[in-house]
Amino acid sequence: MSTTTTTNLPHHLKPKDISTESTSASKLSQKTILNLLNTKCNTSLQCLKLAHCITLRTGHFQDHYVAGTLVKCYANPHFNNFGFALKVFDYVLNPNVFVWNIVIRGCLENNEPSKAISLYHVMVAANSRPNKFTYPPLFKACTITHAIEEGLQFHAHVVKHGLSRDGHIKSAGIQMYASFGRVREARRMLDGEGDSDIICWNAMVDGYLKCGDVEAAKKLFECMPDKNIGSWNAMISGFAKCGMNEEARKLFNEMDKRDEISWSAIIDGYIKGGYYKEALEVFNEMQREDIRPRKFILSSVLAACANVGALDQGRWIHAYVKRNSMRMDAILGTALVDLYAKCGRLDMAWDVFEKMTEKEVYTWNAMIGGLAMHGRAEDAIGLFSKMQREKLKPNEITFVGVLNACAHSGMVDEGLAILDSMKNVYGIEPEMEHYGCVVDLLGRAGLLEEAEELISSMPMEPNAAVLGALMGACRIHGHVELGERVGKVLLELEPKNSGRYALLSNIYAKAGRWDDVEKVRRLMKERGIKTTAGSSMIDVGGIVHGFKMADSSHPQKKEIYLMLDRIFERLHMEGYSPKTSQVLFDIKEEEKETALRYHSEKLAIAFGLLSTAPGTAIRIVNNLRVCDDCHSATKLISEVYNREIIVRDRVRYHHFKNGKCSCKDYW
DNA sequence: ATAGGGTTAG
Repeated sequence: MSTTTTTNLPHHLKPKDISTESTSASKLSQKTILNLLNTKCNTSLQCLKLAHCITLRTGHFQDHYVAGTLVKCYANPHFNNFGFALKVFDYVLNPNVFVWNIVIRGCLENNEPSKAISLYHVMVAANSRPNKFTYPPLFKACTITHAIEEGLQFHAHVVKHGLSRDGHIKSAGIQMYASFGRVREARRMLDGEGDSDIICWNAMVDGYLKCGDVEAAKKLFECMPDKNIGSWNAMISGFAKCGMNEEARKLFNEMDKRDEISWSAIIDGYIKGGYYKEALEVFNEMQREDIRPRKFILSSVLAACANVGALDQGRWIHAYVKRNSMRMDAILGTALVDLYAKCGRLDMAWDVFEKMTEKEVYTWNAMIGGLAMHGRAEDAIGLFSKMQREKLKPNEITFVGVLNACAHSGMVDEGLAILDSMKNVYGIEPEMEHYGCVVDLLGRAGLLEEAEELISSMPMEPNAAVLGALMGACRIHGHVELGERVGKVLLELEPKNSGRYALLSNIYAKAGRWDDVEKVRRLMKERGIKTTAGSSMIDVGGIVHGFKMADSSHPQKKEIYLMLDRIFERLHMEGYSPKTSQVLFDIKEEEKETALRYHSEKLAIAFGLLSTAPGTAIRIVNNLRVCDDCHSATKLISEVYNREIIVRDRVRYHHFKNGKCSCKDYW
C-alpha cells in the first residue's frame, strides 16, 4: 500500500533489484543486521545506506523487525530526511503493527503530527490492529495540532482495544486532555482502572497548572502516594508560568535536591514576568552553588541578558559555551543571535548566524527581526529571500519581522506586496499582528486613510495593538481628530494601559489643547492609572546601571548631574533647542526644559560619557520609545563628543553617529 | 518479541 507520493528510490536501494540474489551476505543473520542498525546507523548515513543494501541483498528487508528498525534509523531527525524514511516504508509489504508504530512515531519526531494521524487511519484501513505502542504518539499529535475530535476518537479506540490500563497511554492522554482544557477528562483517565504511576500524576499536576487550577494541582501534589524530583519541578514550573514566582521560590527552597530543571524553571518564571534582573541573580546564585549550567539554562539566561542589554554577561556565556565545547544547537544559537541583535551588535549576531550549522526557522526569524529592529530593511528582506532559496518555509513570525522592517524604513509598496503574498504565495493567513505592522507602516508614512481602510478590511475586529499603531501615527502626523476618536475607543478597550493615556495627551499637547491634556490626566487619576516611568539601562564593565527620570539614587549622581549641565552648555552652543512640545504639562518653558533634561536616557548618556573611554560606543536600553527631544539631543551629543551612541527603545534601535541617526529620523 | 511516558530553552 502506497502511503506517500512515490518517487522512486535510487536503483540500488530498490528491493526488487536483488532480492533473489544470493551472495555471501545472505549468510548474515537477522541478529547481526539488527545489531548493525542499532549501533552504527544512528549517526552515520553512510553506514545506514550500506546496511540498507545488505538487508535487500540478503532478503531480510521483508522481515518486519528488520524493516521497522531500518525505517526507524532513516526517521532519525538527525538526518533531517524523513521523506526518505517514508519512501523506504512504502516498500515494506503489508507492514505489521511494529512497522506502523515506528513510522507513526517517526512522523511525530519529525514535526509532522498531522501525518501521524492520517497514517493511523491508513493503518486501520489496512486491517492492522493497533496495540499499546500505537496511541501515545497519536495523543501527542492531537495535543500539538489541537485535534480534539481525533483525540476523542483515539481515546475511544484505546478503550475498545482494552488498552486503558497502560501508563504510557494514560500520561499522554492526560496531557492531551489538559491541553484541550478538559482537566476533568484527564482526571478521569488518571483515576481509571490500571496503573497510574508517578509520571501520570506529574502529568496531571502539570495539566492542572496549565489550565490554571492551582488549587487542584496543590491538592494532588500533597496527596500523591509518591513523588520524585519531576513532581516538584512540575509544581515549580507551573507556578512560574502562572506568574506566581514567590510560590515557586518557596517550593524551590523546600526541595532537598534540585536539578537543572528546577533552576531553569525559576529563572524562566522571572523572565516570563519581565523580572530579568532577578533572573540573572538566580543564575549567579546557581553558580555559587557550583552547579555547572548547561544549554537549557544558558539559553534562558541569554534571553534575560538580551532584554536588559547585558551584553558583557551574554558574551561571557558565549565564551563559556565555546570553552566547554558545547554543541551550538539551534536554540542556543538563536538565543545568541537574539542577544547580539538586541544588544546592538548586529555584526556579532551575523557572525553567530553564519557559523550555525543547525539553523531553524526561529534562527532566521531572530536574524531578520534583528535587522528589522535596526532599520536595515533591505538586508532583512534580502535574508528573507535567501531563506526561501534555501527552501526553508517562513512562518508567521518571519512575516512579522519582514513587515516590521518595512514599517521602520517606510517601504510602503514592498510591505503591501508582502502582506498580499502571505496568503497568496505562502498560504499563511495574516493575523492581527501582521495587519498591525502594516497599519503602522501606512500610518508612519502618513497614509492615514489607507491605514483606516486596511483596518476596516480586516477579517477580524481590530485589537488594541492595531488601534494603538493608528493612534501613534496620528501623533506623528498631528492628526488630532482621528487620534482623539481612536484614543477614546482605546481608553475603553484598555483602561489599564497607561501608555494609551500618555499617547492621547501627547497628541493634545502637540496641538496645544492643554484643557484636554488636563482631562486625560484627571481621568487617569480617577481610574488609578500610573504612568510607566521611563527608565534607561547602560551596561558598563559588565554591570547594568539603571536610571529613572530625575534619578538621584546613583552613587555618582553628583558627577552625573554636573556632566549633564556641561553637556547642555555645549549643545546650546551648537544650536540645540529643547523640544518642549514633548512635555505633557502646561508649565513654563524653562520648567519644560528642565523636565526634558533629566529624562532617564540623558542621565544614562551622561553617565556613559563619564565612565567609558573616549571613542568607545555607548549602549543604552530604554523601556519606552525615545522621545523627540532625547533623539535630537543624542544626535548632537554623538557629534560633539565624537561618540557612537546606540539606543534601543521599546521597538527598535537608533545608532547615533556624527550627528545622524540610523533611523533617518523615521521612527 | 521487537518500541514508549512527565517537568527546563529560541
